[in-house]
Amino acid sequence: MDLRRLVYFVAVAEELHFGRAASRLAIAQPPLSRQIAQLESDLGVMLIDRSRSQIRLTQAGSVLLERARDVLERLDRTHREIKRIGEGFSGHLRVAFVGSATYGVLPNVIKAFRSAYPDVELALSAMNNAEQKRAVIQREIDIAVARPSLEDEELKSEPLLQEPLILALSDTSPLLERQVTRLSALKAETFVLYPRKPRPSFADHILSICLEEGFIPKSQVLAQDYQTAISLVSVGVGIALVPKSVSQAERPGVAYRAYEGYNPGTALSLNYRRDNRMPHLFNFLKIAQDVTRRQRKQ
Amino acid sequence: MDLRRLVYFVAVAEELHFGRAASRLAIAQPPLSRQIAQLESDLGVMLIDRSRSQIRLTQAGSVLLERARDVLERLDRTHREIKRIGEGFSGHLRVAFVGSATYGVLPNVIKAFRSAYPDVELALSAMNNAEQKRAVIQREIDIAVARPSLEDEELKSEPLLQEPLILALSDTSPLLERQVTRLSALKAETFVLYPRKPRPSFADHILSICLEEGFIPKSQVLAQDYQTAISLVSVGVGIALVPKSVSQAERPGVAYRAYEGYNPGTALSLNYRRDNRMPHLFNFLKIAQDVTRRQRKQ
DNA sequence: GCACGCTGATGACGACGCGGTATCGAACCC
DNA sequence: GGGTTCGATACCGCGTCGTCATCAGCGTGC
Repeated sequence: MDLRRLVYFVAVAEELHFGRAASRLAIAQPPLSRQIAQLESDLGVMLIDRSRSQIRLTQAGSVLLERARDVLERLDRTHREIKRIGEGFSGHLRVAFVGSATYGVLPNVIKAFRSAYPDVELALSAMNNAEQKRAVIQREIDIAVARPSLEDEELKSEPLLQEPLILALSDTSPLLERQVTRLSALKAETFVLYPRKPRPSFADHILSICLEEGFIPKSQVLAQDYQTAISLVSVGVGIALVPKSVSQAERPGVAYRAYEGYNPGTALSLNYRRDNRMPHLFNFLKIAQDVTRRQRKQ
Repeated sequence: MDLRRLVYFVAVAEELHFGRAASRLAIAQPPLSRQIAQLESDLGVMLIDRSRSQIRLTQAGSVLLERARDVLERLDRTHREIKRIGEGFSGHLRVAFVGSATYGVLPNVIKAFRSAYPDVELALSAMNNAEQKRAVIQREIDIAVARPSLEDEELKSEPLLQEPLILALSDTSPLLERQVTRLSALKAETFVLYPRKPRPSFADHILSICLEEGFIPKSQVLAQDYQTAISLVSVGVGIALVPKSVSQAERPGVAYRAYEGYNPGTALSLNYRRDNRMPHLFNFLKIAQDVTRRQRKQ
């Protein structure tokens, strides 16, 4: 059952006239007659009663008309559906992010993407870098928002945001009285650090900064993430270095201060498989660029 | 979106391997690659991710696979459905019959047709000859079971059953004492007759028999149909000539007797449009022939 | 009542597209 | 790094589609 023949048949069945149907189909009448005859012999069934000058459908023809219309309409809808997916306006996109990305630009990127592509189902999940790397390579996710980035032959990485580090202090700390604090002046303080593994970790990053400033924190406490670190700071356990965006979420008992000294900052990046060509991905990257560019201007 | 390409695509999507899909489709691999590429360019969408040796479906491809399977299955079902209708195993058939046909072979024909073609919806309706003729010509019904037959250029008529006439008497009638009654001996009786129109009517038929026997009933009473006639006979209004099959439905107060004399009988016929080629019709005619042939043997 | 017109079927021909074989190019594997 | 596997490309022959021309049957009208 060729599709062309089905279209032809519907035209004839609707017009009940070969000539008119042919001109509607923008072909001549002979091929139309032949195609219908071919369809009938393929099916082994008469579809059109030609015994009179005014042709009419047989029972089989009537049923086929219904079915054919249904199928053709389904194909048409499918065509549009597929096209929308192919353009990235529909379908789904799986994004994973490190917990600390929830403060800064990421929510704005998500919001912007949602409003630009409301029909794309966004599957968001929090993962640490190691999980992200595994998941993105295994194609379980499409985009990994990592800090600072994922390094792998299979992956590509694009910077999302570069931000300075900032000092988090207890709001009862006497250090608050100074306008500006030199980092090396804090060598005696207790530092809240982060898990060492997997390497290179954010803990390594902090320690390398301290080293650059000429000291190693004597007293160290471990926190799983920034939230926990801030909690520890709020109860007076010690001080912490955090990305500046973390300070956006205010917390009782915690004050933030810029510091003087080496501040390489920290970066958020978008990571994805090199061979991932899905349009949703490129659309997301574009939106992310737009949002960060706009945000940087402000 | 060509149907062949859809089939090809489903094969590739299921095998995830062009070579295997090609051999499953019993074609060579190059044309398959080209058809898939063609489908993709028709839709303007990548359906298959060929970036690795192990190919995989894109989102659009996955959705198309589902939709294509659905459409192909619908077409397959439609094919079978249409074929069954074309062979007369499914669909519907509209039959009209004169009231007096409900006694004789017709119920058996209907039963036989029902059991041979259980999926054909039979639309049965009672009509007099005039209504039948109009309805069958206008294609409102497919078969008219008429008595004796419908005459028209557009119609064909086949005998269904030829049956003798029989005398219906009150069971208190003194006529019952004789073994056989000569029709002409009844010239003084009151005859229950039938509507004169439309001509030629069954009333004319009865009167022509009487005329053949050399008399015209002096006393006549009219009944709309055989049922009414029998009712009138049962209450002693008069006597009636009815088709033999009518006597199958026994009725208190009525007795039946054969008579001596001219008995041309009466015929039931199957009538249909000459140009009606629907298989259901021919199947019905065949069943009717079988049933009457079998019944006649008994 | 016969001729004309309308409508669908049939015949002949050119063009496009499909499938076949041969071959290429890239990725993967040892 | 050479061999193997797999999809893409090049080129060719044939089938099928669409076109024009024409036929055949039915209905209609003067």
